[in-house]
Amino acid sequence: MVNISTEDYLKAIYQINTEKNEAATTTEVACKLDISKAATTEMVQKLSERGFINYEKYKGVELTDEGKKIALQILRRHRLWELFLIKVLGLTWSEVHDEAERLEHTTSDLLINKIDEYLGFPDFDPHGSPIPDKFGVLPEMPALTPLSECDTGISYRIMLVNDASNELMNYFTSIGIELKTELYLSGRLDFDRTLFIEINGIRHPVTEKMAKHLFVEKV
Amino acid sequence: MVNISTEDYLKAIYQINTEKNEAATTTEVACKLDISKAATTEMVQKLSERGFINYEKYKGVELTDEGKKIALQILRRHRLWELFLIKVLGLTWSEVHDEAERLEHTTSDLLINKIDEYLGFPDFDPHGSPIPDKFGVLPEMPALTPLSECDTGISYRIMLVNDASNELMNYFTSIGIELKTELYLSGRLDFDRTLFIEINGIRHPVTEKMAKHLFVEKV
DNA sequence: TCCAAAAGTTAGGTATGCCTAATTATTTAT
DNA sequence: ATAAATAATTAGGCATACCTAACTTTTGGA
Repeated sequence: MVNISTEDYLKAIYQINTEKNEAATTTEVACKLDISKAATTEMVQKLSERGFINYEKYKGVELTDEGKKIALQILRRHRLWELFLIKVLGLTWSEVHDEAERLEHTTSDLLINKIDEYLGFPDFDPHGSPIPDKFGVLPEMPALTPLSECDTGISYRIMLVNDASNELMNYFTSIGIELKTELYLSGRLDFDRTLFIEINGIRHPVTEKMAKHLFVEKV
Repeated sequence: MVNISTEDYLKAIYQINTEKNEAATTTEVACKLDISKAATTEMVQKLSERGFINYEKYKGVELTDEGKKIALQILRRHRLWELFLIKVLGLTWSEVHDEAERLEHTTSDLLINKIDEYLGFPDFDPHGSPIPDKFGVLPEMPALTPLSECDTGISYRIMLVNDASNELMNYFTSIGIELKTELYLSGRLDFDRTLFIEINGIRHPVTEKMAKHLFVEKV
């Protein structure tokens, strides 16, 4: 059994908070971290005592300012590492996630600031996610729509790919999906909302679940 | 309390084995890792069961081939990171040790091999220590003498600086000691074996304990 | 050679972070 | 409004990796 760090809890809670725009439930946190709900309850109580989150029995959790600060620090480290590994060391889109997942916990402020500087203080990581600056401030981002909610018969540009599994990233790469890729959304099945997209004139099916990971803007 | 990893135990044992050229005692390991002798005994028993070390009650420990392989992998990661941080990201001699101490545990083979390649498969780290290659093989090294055992009235070149504390590294840097620095060993006190070295014509005292960390060859 | 000091091990205990099973609270559907 | 389903918490337990204190073995000097 590998112990999950405080940082991982705060990161998970931050992500859930951000996606839902409300308190994260015990179940959601447990599910994201792949541990039992009981373990989550226990840790959530401790994190609350330590002042990182606001927790009320049965009401879910939200980050305090202090918790948010730490979560943003971790996102900063994660995203800068991903960009660095791709741009400088030549790793691939599907390789960087797991690597960054480990490095983010063992990188000092000194080092991450050097990496930031080396990269020229970038605003976005290789998946299009915004990189918090050294003060924890996120760059401005345009409002994006998940491809799953888009209208057919229109062209879009991919602006953010939600970092899910290695396998999914590889699949996206294999059909030509990268950041800034333009695609034409040609149709959608009523049956199960499978989408059809065209990239460089080639048609690919995309399941609804996949499409929820692709965030686009109109071309 | 921060848990010490298997990797840290093997690394410590490797270093003691290498320095002494015989089995590491419980006390030495405990001291190096800053834990109790009891905890060391317990862990040493487990590592022995897992086949990483040969351990006999009251007789100290030595690495098995498997244990040695892991220790060399960690040294490889540590030393490549140190070089990378200095050469690519501009960290200083005194900053890299602690950083590498953490990164060495969270770096995949894939990543460390990319770093190795980026650096052009170097043989030595910034302290002059040999870097094991991807198969765990150490490069050839000339036999070096600790400055503490050298004769006075002769010039030497620093070929290896034993990575001790941050503070010591800073002090060395401040008096002009770097890798490949040439110095003239002008004298030694009978009183406490304090040495006097000259670098760029300036004379500095060096305690015997410090001098044990400096390994040199005749110019 | 033998005894005291040093080194090493064993015993017993603690904190952490996970687990499953049982219980309690909340939500949902009729 | 209430029962059933779902969600969350509590209770009790376990493994890990540390600790201190007590005991045993080894070593080194008179």
